[in-house]
Amino acid sequence: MTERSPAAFPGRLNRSRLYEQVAEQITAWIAENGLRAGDRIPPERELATRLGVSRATLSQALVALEVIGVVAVRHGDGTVVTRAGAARIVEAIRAHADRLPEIIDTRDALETKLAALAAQRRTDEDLARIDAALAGMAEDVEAGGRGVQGDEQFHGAVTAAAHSLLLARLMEEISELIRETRLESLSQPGRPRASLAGHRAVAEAIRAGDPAAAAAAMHDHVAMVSDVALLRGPAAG
Amino acid sequence: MTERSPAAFPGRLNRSRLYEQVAEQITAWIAENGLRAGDRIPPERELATRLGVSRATLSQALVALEVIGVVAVRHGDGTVVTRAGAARIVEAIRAHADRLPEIIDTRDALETKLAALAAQRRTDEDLARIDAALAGMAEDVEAGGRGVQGDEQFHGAVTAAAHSLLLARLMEEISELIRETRLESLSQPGRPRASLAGHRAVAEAIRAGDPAAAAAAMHDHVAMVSDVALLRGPAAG
DNA sequence: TTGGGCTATTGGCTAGGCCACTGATCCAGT
DNA sequence: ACTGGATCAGTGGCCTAGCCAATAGCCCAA
Repeated sequence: MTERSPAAFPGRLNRSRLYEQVAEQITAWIAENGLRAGDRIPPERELATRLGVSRATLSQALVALEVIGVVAVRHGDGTVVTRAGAARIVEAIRAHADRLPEIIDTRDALETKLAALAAQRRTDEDLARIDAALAGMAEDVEAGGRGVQGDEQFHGAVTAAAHSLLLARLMEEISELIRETRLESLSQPGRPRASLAGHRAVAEAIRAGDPAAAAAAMHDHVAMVSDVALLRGPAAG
Repeated sequence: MTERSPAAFPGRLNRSRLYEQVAEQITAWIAENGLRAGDRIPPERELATRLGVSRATLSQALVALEVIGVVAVRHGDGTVVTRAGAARIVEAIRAHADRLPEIIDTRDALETKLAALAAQRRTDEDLARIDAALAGMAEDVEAGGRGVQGDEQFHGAVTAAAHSLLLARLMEEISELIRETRLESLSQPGRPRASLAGHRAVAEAIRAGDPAAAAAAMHDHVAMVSDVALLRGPAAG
């Protein structure tokens, strides 16, 4: 029943809960059988029996899948798939060797627009938060750090300043992927300082309320990260 | 027990599940009591009793809150708050009446980039699919239709031609929201024909392999849709 | 002081059951 | 033939009751 990696000493305990495993099995099952949006999955009682768990646990798994938008549970009718791929695409991209370009493209799309909107909509509080992130990163970089946290705060502050819930949500969606690239990028020698300069350019354009300049500055900034990323994976093809 | 708005005839049924209400009450409780990350919430048995629900339902609510990152449930220890604020974004978007501008912003961000990438990467098959969508929409419009389906196919073909899984996934994420605006937009007199012209401009730029022109054409196209959408919500600031 | 074991507390999960909702079917009345 | 209401099987929603498992604090012996 309970299965545990035996000698997996380093790293935290596996400690996954049953409903998580069940949810994963369900998404896997959906993928294997090629179910599309609108297709029905088996009734709870049958599915619970087949997976060897109680209906309560299965129900937890369905709640989890419902919250992340993979299925819709309809009282008296059944449970249907809403977004077949949703959960797995992020994984798929992570597994993909040359995933960096995709992330760069997406960042460019979202953050360029975010910067332009921020330039139009930022309040004084937004600006203060951006400056604070900038200051924190500067301090960290001066002290020889990589400014990872400040970098993240800066982009978060710009996102907030754009006052677009939808774009913010999409940024959050890919935030985990970005975080990985950020770490690698800022580990390049001299990179934190260059990144900080890029941030300052973006911040000034936002302060001036110039959308085009903000977009251009953010585009350059993302492109710089892109250059760094390309150095790293010549093997990918 | 079950509570229902009595004379709330117009609008859809309330149809919320118990765990959702419970989750909301918990987040509200967290906010009211000013709990910060790391603070503990009452044990399940007590909380269930206090809220008047079974432990199973409470457990579903905690799963939901765990999935969206509000709490962390620790076996044998208790449940602690992780991110006090974050829960409400998706709800907020859905509930927000004037979400149209957000959708426009997001489409502009994603589709402009998609068009540019499509101009760089499109294969002949991609181009054929784009042309087919264009032809289908033209035929429909000539026959007096609104070309809704062709419009959707066109944007789908452009998305595919960009060959970016991540961007495609984000487009899918907002596809439902877009679909609503599309219907309204294409219902405006003369709009289908104008939209078709916009599509043709995008397609030609993609055919020519000119990213900047493709991006500009797509931007104009989205802006045109934006103008239409603005007609509908003069109350929006 | 240290180490091991006990125990209360707390979440994890199961079993079984009843209720509410949905959709299809059937039947009576028009 | 068609409409409308009643019925019924299938499905999810929720509950009660209970045992298992993990954690943390405590006490006691070495």
